Amino acid sequence: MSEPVAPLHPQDAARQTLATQRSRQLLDAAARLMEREGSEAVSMQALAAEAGVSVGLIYRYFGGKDEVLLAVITQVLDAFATEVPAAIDGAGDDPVRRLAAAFGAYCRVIDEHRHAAVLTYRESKSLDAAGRERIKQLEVDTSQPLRETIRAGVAAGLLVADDPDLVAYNLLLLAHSWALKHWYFERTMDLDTYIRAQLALTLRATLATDHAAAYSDLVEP
Amino acid sequence: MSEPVAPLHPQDAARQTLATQRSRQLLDAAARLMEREGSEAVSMQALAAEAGVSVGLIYRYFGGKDEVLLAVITQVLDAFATEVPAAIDGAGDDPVRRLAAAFGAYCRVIDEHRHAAVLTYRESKSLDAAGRERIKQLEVDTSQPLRETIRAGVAAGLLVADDPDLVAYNLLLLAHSWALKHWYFERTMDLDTYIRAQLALTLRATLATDHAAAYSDLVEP
Amino acid sequence: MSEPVAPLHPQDAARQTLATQRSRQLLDAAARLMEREGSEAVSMQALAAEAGVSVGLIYRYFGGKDEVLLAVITQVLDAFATEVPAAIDGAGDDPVRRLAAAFGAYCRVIDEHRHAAVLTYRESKSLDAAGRERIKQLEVDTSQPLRETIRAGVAAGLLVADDPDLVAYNLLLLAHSWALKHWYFERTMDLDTYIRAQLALTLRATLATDHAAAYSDLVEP
Amino acid sequence: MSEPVAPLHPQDAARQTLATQRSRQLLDAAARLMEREGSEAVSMQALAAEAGVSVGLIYRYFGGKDEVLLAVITQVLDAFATEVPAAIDGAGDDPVRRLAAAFGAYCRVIDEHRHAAVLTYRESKSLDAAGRERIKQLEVDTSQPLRETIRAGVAAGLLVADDPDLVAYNLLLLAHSWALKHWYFERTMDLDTYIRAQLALTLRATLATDHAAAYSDLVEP
DNA sequence: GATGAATGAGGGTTCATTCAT
DNA sequence: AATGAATGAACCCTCATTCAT
Repeated sequence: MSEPVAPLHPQDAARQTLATQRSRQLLDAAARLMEREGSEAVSMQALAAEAGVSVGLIYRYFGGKDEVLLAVITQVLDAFATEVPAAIDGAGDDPVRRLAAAFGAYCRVIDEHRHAAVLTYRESKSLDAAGRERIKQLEVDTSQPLRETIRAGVAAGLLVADDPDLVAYNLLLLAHSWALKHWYFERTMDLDTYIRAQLALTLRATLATDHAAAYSDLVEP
Repeated sequence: MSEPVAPLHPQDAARQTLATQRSRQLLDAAARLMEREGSEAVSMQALAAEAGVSVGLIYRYFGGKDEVLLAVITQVLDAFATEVPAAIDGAGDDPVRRLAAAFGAYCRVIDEHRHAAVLTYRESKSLDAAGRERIKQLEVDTSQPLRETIRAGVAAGLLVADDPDLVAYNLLLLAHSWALKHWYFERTMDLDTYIRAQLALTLRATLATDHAAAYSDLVEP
Repeated sequence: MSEPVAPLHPQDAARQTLATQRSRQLLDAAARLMEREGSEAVSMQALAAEAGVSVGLIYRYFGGKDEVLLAVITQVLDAFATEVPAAIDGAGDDPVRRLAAAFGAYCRVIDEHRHAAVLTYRESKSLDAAGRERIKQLEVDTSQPLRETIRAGVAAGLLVADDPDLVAYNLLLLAHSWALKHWYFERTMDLDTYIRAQLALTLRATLATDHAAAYSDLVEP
Repeated sequence: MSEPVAPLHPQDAARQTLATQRSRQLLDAAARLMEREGSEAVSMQALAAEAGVSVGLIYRYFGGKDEVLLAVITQVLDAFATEVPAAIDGAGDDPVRRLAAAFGAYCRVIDEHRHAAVLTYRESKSLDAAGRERIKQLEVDTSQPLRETIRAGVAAGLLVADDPDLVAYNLLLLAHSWALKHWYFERTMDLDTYIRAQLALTLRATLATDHAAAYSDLVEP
């Protein structure tokens, strides 16, 4: 998460760079592989082949398969941590507009990492208890911006929600669902339609009656 | 569907009984195993050990691992097919009340088969394309009662929904989420709270303004 | 081989009869099974199903799978022991005609037990050393009539053969080959053609020049 | 067939060499195993143990058990394709001498791969339909040189045969029989005796009367 | 005598991981 | 740093054999 401190030796810097490059190379390969063959096709040998490196090399940069998987998942969660706040900040001051931007960003990140996103729901064999806990924690962290935006909306009297955290978590679930149930939704919608429709439903459930009119562009079909 | 007529040979009846018992025994064992070790620990050997039978025996009652998995999943979907219509029928004529009953039934079935429900999201490896398609189809079928109830509500002017099917599918997703994200929700709610809260949100999003008051017991906390 | 002596008790006779019936029933089933599914498809359960009895029952009449296989093979060899001498005896006094009859009978027996005949060449897993030795011995015994007929022909000056036993064994091999290489021969011949052609070749190699003319009906195409 | 050109990368050459070595090592092990335990003892684990490698390694060099079996069999058939034409070419212009050389070469190849040769008669279970067909085709191809030599003899008026192809196929069968019935023949002959005796019989059946004298060295004992 | 449910060793195969080079 | 050949535990599945009924 935090930037590494300035390295003591230039060698270390070089090594660090290489490690970062390699990680990215492998993670990209994993993404491509999952995209092409499905998320269950990621064997270490297949990953090595896809990345154009040897199997042994993967073990120089990752402790094992679970670490690779953890990294793939973390990558998505990191994308959330980056993109969602950015989207919120770029959306002005209105909490409702910020919420809309946040949900859209969420869904877009999911869409870009659709297969990786599914991984969280099937880490299975790999990933020990510690890894699982870490992912869960990260995932909850991930919903923090949504949560705060909704609370801000409630505080401003724009939104009404008995349990703002539930609303936030639901939005996160709906974003995930775009990946999990893509086979279903793709029959009738594209991503933008999905985002609009789901956001509209959530806003209908939460917009304060007095202010609803101001957001009819978000709620009307 | 119809009750079998009295069997000509008592032997056949006994065999049928045994087969049913064994199926249940194995499916129960699978459930326990998934409960205890996670849903990925269902290897045929582990299942045999858990059920207290030999590996070979499983193959007398199931064609292979896919069939076991399919049966576990089908069990849940069958429970839906039984319980949800029953709940709806027992809920009177009001579409909104029927919807509430349906969603509650959904969630309760999920809760009773929490680990099996998760399976749908991770079968991939063992199930072939045909099996996967069948499950997807069954899952969609499963949401039919919800869909119809919502449409009835819309037709009656009680509900407003641009895309009733999306609302229905969302409810199904939220029911599934009780299993998928149980680690999260259990921190703050029990099943009944979950059902009430989610239902309230959905109703807030869909109840026609004119009739909302009639269902304040469902929408208020 | 030898007829059982008169049983002391009528029960024994009945038991004996039943045992014989069951054996035949099972062996017939094995033959049908091999005919229909190939000779490698004979599992004990498949055999039981085909015979319409339980698996356990097979073990009452046979010590195990190897005994069943042994019996199937022995059945063929017994057919040789019955049919070939009969054919020879029915063919008059001329050793050459007797030889022709013998070879024809051989081939016909093989043809009737084509799949069982192949078994001898693939007894594999089952059949211990003792069983294998017994089969080999029976097979050699089986060629005795051929051997004797050829020797008689040589003694009578009708046939010329440096190694009569080799000629006899070759004929046996050619008879077997009708089963072993049926996929090849069936492209171009039926059984009678095969018998005529192979016999003609062998006679051309062995008929004494002086007497060849007398058997032109066997040698000419 | 042709020598590979100098590889661009020494690594590739080394890898190729290793692959070849491993293949040979495994195929040799298979041969030894079949020699010692019978051709049915070739399980993948037994093969690995015999070759002194791990099970997994076999799968680096062969796609599965069928491929191993196919390779063992193909090895024999390849030996035919190499040795028989060579023997024919080295035997001068006389079709009968060429035939003698061909049959001798056949039998010698069989003798060197006795246990592998038997495999063709028992593969069934492991080989799929495609593999079986391929082997049959290869086997028929294998008899082509014999067939052509005999036809040349017939064309030259040296041999008389109503069905040259049958004569050729019979010779192939007799060569195989040296392996199939080795337990029988070894009691009374060695390989050379076998070759001479079988060849003499076939020639007696096919040599044109006018030219028989010229080949008395092949026909007389 | 007869049944068939139950067993479990053994077979083919995969793949995360290691280590000599 | 990098390779990839090699390993072997674990998986799914089959089938000869047993034994309680």
